[in-house]
Amino acid sequence: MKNISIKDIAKEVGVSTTTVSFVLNGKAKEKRISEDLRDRILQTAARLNYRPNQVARGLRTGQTHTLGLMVEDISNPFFAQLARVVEHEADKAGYTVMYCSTENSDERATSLLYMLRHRQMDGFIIVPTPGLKKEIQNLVDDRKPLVLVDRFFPDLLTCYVTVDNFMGAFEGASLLLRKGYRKIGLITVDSIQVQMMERERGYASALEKGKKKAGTESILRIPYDYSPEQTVQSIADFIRKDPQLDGLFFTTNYLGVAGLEAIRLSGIKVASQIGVVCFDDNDLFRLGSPSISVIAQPIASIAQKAVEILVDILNHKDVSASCQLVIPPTVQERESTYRQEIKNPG
Amino acid sequence: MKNISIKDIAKEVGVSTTTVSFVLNGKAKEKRISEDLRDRILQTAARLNYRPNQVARGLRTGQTHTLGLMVEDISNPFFAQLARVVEHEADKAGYTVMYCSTENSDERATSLLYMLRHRQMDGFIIVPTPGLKKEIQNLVDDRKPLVLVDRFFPDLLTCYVTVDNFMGAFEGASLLLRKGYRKIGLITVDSIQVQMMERERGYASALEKGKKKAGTESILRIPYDYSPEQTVQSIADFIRKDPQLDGLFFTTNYLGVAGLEAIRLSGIKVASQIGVVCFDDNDLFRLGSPSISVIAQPIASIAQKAVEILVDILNHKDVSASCQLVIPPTVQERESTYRQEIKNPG
DNA sequence: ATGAAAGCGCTAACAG
DNA sequence: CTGTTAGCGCTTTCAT
Repeated sequence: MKNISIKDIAKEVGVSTTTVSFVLNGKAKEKRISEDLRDRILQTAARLNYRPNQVARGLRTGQTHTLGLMVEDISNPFFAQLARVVEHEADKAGYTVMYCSTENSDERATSLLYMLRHRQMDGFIIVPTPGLKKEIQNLVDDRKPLVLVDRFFPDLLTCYVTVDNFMGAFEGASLLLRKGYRKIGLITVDSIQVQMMERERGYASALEKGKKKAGTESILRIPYDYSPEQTVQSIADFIRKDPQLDGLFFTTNYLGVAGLEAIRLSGIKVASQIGVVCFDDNDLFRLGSPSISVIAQPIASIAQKAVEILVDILNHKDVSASCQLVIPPTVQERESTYRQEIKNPG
Repeated sequence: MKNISIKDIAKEVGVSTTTVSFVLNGKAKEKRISEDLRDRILQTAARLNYRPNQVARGLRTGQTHTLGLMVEDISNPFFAQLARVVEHEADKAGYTVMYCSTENSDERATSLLYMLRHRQMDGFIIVPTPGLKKEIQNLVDDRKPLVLVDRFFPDLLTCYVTVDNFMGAFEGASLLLRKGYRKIGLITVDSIQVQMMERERGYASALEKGKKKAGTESILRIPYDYSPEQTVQSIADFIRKDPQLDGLFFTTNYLGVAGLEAIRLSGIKVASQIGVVCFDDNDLFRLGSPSISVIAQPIASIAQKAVEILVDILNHKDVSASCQLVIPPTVQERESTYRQEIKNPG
């Protein structure tokens, strides 16, 4: 089956490609093409099973109806779910998604961004790597429709959608304190990215507020490029070195998973000996035993909003409009913060 | 910054676009273009930060250097990990990936497949839905490079990469029997797809073999479109209705997760009261308490092989070559099949 | 009411 | 050695 082109239809019906194009693009009325002819063209197109070559159309119109989605790692459940909803919402708006994973490398992100640009994406949804500011700036300067997600650059005027990281971390650390845990450790990524800084600030602020009873800050920063084994090991060391520690707040999904593994290795009991709260939810936290209290991000809302904003920009060509959306997370209190011995929260 | 085209470079250097194109495509030697001119063109291209418009190139050459990846659901960890490796391997071979989720709907899969075709994907990696045979046949007839993954159509000659589903299920059910569980229930998807049929066959074969001590088959088939709540509920009912049941084999990832939730609701203890084995691994099974014995698929190998085969076809234009790869899974024995009082109640 | 023709950016015969 | 030219499939202005 060779590919049917607009020319084949024109030949078959005995008209010019122009007329076929008009009819196929729903401009029959506008161009006052006779109903009879219109129907014949439509029928022939259907019979030959014609489908427009989107590459050719894209070259001609400059619009590919494709959105570029850059996430940190598509195999991370958080980003996978985000991608799923982005795909679904984009589809509803008539767009296809081309996604890629930065693996949190600036070089990789930069080259992927170039790739996406050369493939003429109509718009971008990006989870930026720490050093991607300049490239994002370029995108903005070139008036490319763009929404950042999960994180952003405070001194760069762009649209973004993110969860309230400060509040989430504040609530998470506060939950531990309220449940009677005294010395709360923070396990975070060694990164100056805004979402991580905010989470650290939220944690610190909660400790500050509960000062009278709480111990001092205790923070472990784990390089992003640590292997899972290294991560588990360094968390285990962190726990072992400080017997005072009776609470842990993990700033992210995969650190929490590694943390549970480390705790298990250490032979310590979650909840009774050490309280645990994690940013981001997943099956393990929800169904594990004991279940883990989390600060859950409204992933679907984040994705929906990001697509909605992007499509709005695309439709209104209102590229200059910038909007920032910060969505509150929800606290899911579960077994990992249930300290049976201590009943009085005071 | 307007987009730099080959024409701009030609004008700047004072040559024709042809010469520029030749140089940029590394054909300077072949076309015996002077080194001096070549360098001037290269330098100008670099200075202007020229990048070829891939859409135009795609239209002209008929090659987009893009691979279409259709999975069931990108938010399912199995497919997310698969996608990640596919992306990585494709990148190494100079291809970009456009992925989409079928949500196991034939209509959706069909329309996505059309979309991908019209976007002129160079090749396809597809996890087909049950009724997609005809469309896959079309692809084959049209000599489109194609590799099926995770499942295939027994009576259709295509390349595919899949795990040994029969063997995996056989090993899984056998593990339960070997550990002393007597009446093993099978929780599977209500589907006639080959991978599910094979898993059911493997289960049945294991029971058959251990007949003397094993009870009869007991199978629950859950429709794919059940909500998570419905799934959990029907598994809980299944367990409650048969007090003899002391072992469960789940044929897939998400059924296992739902099953653990159902078991938890039923107040039954995994391992001591009911043995559990699941096809596919994940964080919950690995780190949950008790941990769950699984039949783990070598996801990375599957993805690597699929890309490798596809790229081979693409390079050798050897579209007719068909190859079928069946990779053995590995058995991960964990606490959920250890019949004894559990040590870690959490 | 319909068609001719130009052109999106690129490649590659063919000419010189 | 380098340029002219045609054309990939489509849209759209302008002409009739």
